[in-house]
Parts: sequence; C-alpha cells; structure tokens
Amino acid sequence: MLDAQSRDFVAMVDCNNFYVSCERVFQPALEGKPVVVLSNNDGCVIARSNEAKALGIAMGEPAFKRKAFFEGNGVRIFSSNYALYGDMSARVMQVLAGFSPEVEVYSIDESFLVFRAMQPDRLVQIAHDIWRTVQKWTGIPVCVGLARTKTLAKIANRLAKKTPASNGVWLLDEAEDIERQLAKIDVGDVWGIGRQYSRFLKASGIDTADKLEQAPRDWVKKHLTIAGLHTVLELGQIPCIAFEDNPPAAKSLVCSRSFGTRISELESLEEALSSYVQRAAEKLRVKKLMAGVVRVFAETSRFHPDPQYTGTGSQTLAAPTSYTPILHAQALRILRRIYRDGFKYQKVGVMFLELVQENNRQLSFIEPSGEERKKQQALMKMLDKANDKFGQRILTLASSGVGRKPWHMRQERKSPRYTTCWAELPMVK
DNA sequence: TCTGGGGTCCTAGGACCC
DNA sequence: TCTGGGGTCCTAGGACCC
Repeated sequence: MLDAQSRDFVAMVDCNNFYVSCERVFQPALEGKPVVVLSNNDGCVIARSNEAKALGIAMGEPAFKRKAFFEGNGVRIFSSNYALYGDMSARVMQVLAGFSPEVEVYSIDESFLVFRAMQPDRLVQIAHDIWRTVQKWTGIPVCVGLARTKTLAKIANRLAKKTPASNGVWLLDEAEDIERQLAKIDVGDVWGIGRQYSRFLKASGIDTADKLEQAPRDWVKKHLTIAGLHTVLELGQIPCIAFEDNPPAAKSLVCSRSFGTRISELESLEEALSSYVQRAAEKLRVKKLMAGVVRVFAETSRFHPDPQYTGTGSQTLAAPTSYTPILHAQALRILRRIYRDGFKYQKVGVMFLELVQENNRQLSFIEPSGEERKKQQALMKMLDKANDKFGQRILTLASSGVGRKPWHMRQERKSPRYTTCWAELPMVK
C-alpha cells in the first residue's frame, strides 16, 4: 500500500494513442497523418492519432458512418492487430520494469510504478528519463503522471498529454496546485466516474473534479457506492486503491464476437459458438486454469428495430476441466436450450466461470480417473502445439465449419504481425 | 450492408435456514 | 388470535475500467 505520510509516489505511464503508435513504428510515413484503428469487425474507431482527433473523429464512432469523411480527409484506416499490439506492449512494460521494482501492468498500454521515499525534483528527473527511454527503445511515445494516489496520477497523466510544453511529464503534489487543477477537470474525466455517474453528479451541481472532492462523504457513498467514495478520497491525496503487484488469477474468461452479418439459423450459431469455445478453452489452458461453470449467451442487435432477445444459460460441470470436447458439448447443449426461433442474432459467446488452477483443484468422485485425465491432457497438449506451430485453427473440431463463413468478422485493413509472424511480413509475401 | 471485446466490483432482493 | 428476525447464499442488474 502507498503511504500517505512518507513521500511515496505513484507514476502512471500511459502510451500515447497506443494502437496508432504501434502501426506507426512500422510505417513511419504515417507520422503527422490522421490515422485510426478500428475495433473487431471493423466496427468502431478505438484509437486515433492526434491529427484524427483534430479532425473531430470521436472515440467509439461507427466506422461505416464516417466512410466518406475518412476518404475525403485522407484518414488512414487499420483493422485492429492484437498480436502486434500485445507484443509491443510487452516491450514497453519490460523497459518500465527497469525503473521500479514495483510495477502494476494496468492495461495493454498503461502501468503504475511506485517510487518510495522520493524527493519531488528527483522524481521528475526519473519521469523524464522514462519518457525518453521508452520512446528510444520501443518507438512508442508515452506520458508520465506523478502524484500520491493512482487517481491523481491518472489526472496528472492527462495534464501531461494535453500540455505539449510539459514534455510528457506532470507532477501533482502541492495541495493548492491540485485544487487549482481539479477545478479545470470535468467530473466525467475522473477515473472511476463513467457516463451514468457523470450525468447524475452534474444534475446534482457537481460538474468539476474539485467539487467532487469537496462533496459530503456519506452522500457520495450512498449514491456512488464504496468505490465512488474511494475515488473522492484519492482526489484528496488519501490512497485507497490498492497497488496490485502480482494480479490475482482471472475469475472468468470470455470469447464472443459480433457476426459479419446477422444470422437466424441454429446451425450457424452452433458453428460460431463452436469456434469460440475452442478459442476460449485454449486461453484456459495457456493460463493453466480449468472451468467449473460454462455459460453461453446469444443476443440480437440493439441497433435494429427487429424484435430483441437475449438468451443466457449456465451449467455447472461435474468437475472443473479445460478439455475442449467436454466444454464444447456443454456449450452446445446450453445454446440449444436458450435458442429461440425467429430472431436475427448479432452475437453469441461462451464464458467460463469458477476458474481453478490446474494443479490445486478439489478432487471429485465423479471426475475422470487419473488415466483418463492424462489422456485428455496429452491430446490437448498436442492440439495446442500443432495450432501454435502451424497457425491458428489448423486442427479444429469439424463442428466449427470449414472455409469462409458469412458470420466471420470483417478485418479488411489489417497490418502484418511484424514482430510475431515472419510469414506475414511484406518482403516474404 | 456495416455500431468491439474482455474484464471487475457492488448492491438489492429473493430463497432458504434456524 | 397471535404470524419473527437474523444470517447466508445466490443471482441479476448496473456501474465502472481499458
């Protein structure tokens, strides 16, 4: 835990326009040009270069509505390439690990670093060093926000991003300075205050971060729950949000996709679900986990006027497992149970819950014998190895269908996996 | 035609038990 | 006729994050 009394600081390091920056590392000609990266299915804009932001392109905007605008303004468009971004992220995080023994990787493009018993001047020097080093070694530009709490460090990071003269570093430490800055921050831009809370707070006369910090604590707890109270305390330099060095194991795992076109037939839903289950089971095994519960959902699109339906169903397994055929059979059974005729489905997905470690699970009387389990594990190991070596999906269950399917997602403008797959590099094609 | 995917946490309310 | 109260567990829904 951070100590409010001593001079412990937290640095929030956030990559600038991360996905766009990743694409630019390998195509430097994109520098200075408007660039956007789209979500899965080429659906919405999920990353924008500064030039794209300046053109008024919003986060989360549906790409198809802006097609003409993109063309007219020379906006370069990319489908998302998570293999590339994940690898670049690992490189950035590795550099950061050289600056503090206490690093919390918070998301693909953000980390918190703790610096204990530090003089502010020295801290700012270190932050500039981080800024320079990450850029030089990975090609990714970052900003560094410094403060006594995570929530304030997030705000400091934002200030660094919005203020070119800051050279990528901002320190929030003196109470009066914090007060002054918070007065300029929209309450909805505070970490932990989302759309609903922002609307509610503004209706209650609280429109800036400083007013939130001064709001009565019990009123905040009543309306924004305990998490909201923590946010308010953190704005007042009281650390409440724990620093997670080694994050706890995942509690759930999902694989779902929107379809390229909406589908009605159970058979197509089964094919799609089948491939998601295989993917999810694979993730399970990579993390050395087993699922105790399988949940499946199927839903229509809320953007269409057609009748809406969301079906969900769960099944507790006789014993936790990561064996694809068992998970697959359960998932299909649930799908058939929740399927309703006459709807156009936009999405199906599978969720694994009650995850347990492979090696410390509770023994059950009904689970397969040791022999049987060993056979299953050997088979999955072989499957994962082959898919890893020869590329995704060389070995799959026949039920997930063969060849290009209409429900497959669109990905029309994906860059090569420059750093992780030689077969996709431009020169060997 | 076309609007992402993957997570966590908190709370209220019902079921159930003693 | 009188018709408790407290604890726990589960689930659904809603909020947040990136």
